[in-house]
Amino acid sequence: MQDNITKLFKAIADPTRRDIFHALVIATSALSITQISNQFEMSRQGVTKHIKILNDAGLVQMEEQGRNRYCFADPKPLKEVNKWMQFYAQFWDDSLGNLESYLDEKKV
Amino acid sequence: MQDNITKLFKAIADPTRRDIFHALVIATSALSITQISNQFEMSRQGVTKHIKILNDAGLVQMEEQGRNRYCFADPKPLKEVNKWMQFYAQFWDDSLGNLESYLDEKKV
DNA sequence: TAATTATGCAACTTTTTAGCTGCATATTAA
DNA sequence: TTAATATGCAGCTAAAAAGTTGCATAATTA
Repeated sequence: MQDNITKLFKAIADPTRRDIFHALVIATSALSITQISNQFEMSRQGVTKHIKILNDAGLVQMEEQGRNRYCFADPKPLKEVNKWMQFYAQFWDDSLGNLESYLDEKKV
Repeated sequence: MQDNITKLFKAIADPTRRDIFHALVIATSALSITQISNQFEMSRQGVTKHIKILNDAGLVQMEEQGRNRYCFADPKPLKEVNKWMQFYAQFWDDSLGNLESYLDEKKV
């Protein structure tokens, strides 16, 4: 199986899933599968699959109520992504220059 | 074609590509394709494909020198990913509680 | 010049992903 | 109780992704 961080990255790598996630984050209430599907020009089952992937990544949680399954966003796992990025953030501003200078030094 | 942010997310969604990117970031000099390939149990062409995807996403830059093609990491595009995440960061700590309360309010 | 090295390009296979339709089932409303 | 609604599950297709091998070519080194 894939590790959690890879699941997370893959979950947000798909534009439709980012849209679904966004819709849930800004929603003023939890939304049922059908309510979410209505916002997308895609079959309910297609949307359901995306939600399942988001759920596996921990970005969407669900609660069943009768025949409805309400979904809501949980952005917490994105902290992991943020952590991953923070390491590289230290290279954002000067890295290219540094690395290019490595190149120059290197020219064997 | 895919938009830039999707290219970026997809580029870092693959564990091998994250490893290649990481190797380039921490390298003390730019590395040739062969040098990079030697660090992975994968064919050179496989690695080349990954590098091409990283390059399309802007995360890896290259400079040709004779028969060698030196690669170096450019973490700058990750700023875009960071920007995407900052929007959701505001929901990190209390979001789940809030959304669950929405759920409670909602129960029709 | 001849051999070696670094690379790109093309073609191919396998696996994964994104999406669909159809059907069954449980819950709710008329 | 009958009809409508919300959903899950299974199976299918098509496209994208990950990886391979083989061959050609340009640059170095012996």
